[in-house]
Amino acid sequence: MSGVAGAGPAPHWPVNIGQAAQQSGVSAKMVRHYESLGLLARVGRSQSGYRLYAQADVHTLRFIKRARALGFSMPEIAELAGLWQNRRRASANVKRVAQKHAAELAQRIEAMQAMQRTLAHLIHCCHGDERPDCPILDDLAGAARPKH
Amino acid sequence: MSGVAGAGPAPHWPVNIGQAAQQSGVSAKMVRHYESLGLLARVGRSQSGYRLYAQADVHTLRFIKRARALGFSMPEIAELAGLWQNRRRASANVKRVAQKHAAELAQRIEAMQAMQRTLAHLIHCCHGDERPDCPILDDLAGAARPKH
DNA sequence: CTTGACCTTGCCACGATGTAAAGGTTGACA
DNA sequence: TGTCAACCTTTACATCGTGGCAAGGTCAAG
Repeated sequence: MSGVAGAGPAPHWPVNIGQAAQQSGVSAKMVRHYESLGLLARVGRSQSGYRLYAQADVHTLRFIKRARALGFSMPEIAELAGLWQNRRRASANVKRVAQKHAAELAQRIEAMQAMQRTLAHLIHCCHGDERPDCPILDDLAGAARPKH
Repeated sequence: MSGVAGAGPAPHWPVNIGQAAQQSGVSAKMVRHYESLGLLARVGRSQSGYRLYAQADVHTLRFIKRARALGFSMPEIAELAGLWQNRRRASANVKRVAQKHAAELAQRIEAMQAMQRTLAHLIHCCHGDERPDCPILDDLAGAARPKH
């Protein structure tokens, strides 16, 4: 593999949405969606109305895809993409966005870990045989017994 | 507090949806939603069409709320509620549902932690000043430089 | 009778993505 | 030239759990 998703026989630019999707690893559907959100600048059109993508557009798509993989929301990505294309940006702004996202991520992770701790405890306490007695159900039902 | 959400002056049963919502901590909207999903058995109705809730229904609502707080999906909760009300259940079935959920939870946590590790690294590398150079944007743009 | 709090049903919204429908375009091949 | 498959277009709907709003019925207190 030469590194990027589906980077087959390099086509000639500009390309249709299918090629742009394949080159960037983003589905055609989402390419249109990102455009409608203003995340991707208005692309050109062929005489028949087909969208035409330059290499820079595909780079932007890859940028978006990578940012999504890191869990950034669409508004955050819009901001990051704006900073990306602004040569006078201050890296502090980028860092701030990333830190805020990381903090939110940490919070969600913590919440899920709390769930999992409780679950693990309950699972551990349940013998899991053919009898009906089940501390898991007891907990859900609000028995709220102290941890044995 | 006497232990349960909003357990004010104990009303006389059966109660309207507003009381049921208050007693269980579930919003009236969601109470109706759970009913439409078949999660909550068909409740009685007054002459004028108001839903009437017995204490057992409020218990079920609390059960659902607690299960949601542990991250179970609605279908999973439906299954758990079914087992809860089945006196001949085998606790093994309950345990199986809980274990499956815990495994999915673990997977999601891991994915988010992977995101956060990458983010933390990038944030650490970004000096965050007024200059435009930014390893965070470089990474998103696909520069994919080896970790310093 | 009026007023205000409550209840009813039904629809729209979020976020990010997928699927499907119904139709136009393009290019290859017979 | 006709035809066909592969591509493109837009539009609409589904997910999941929750909130909100609107238009209308009901109830209890004044």
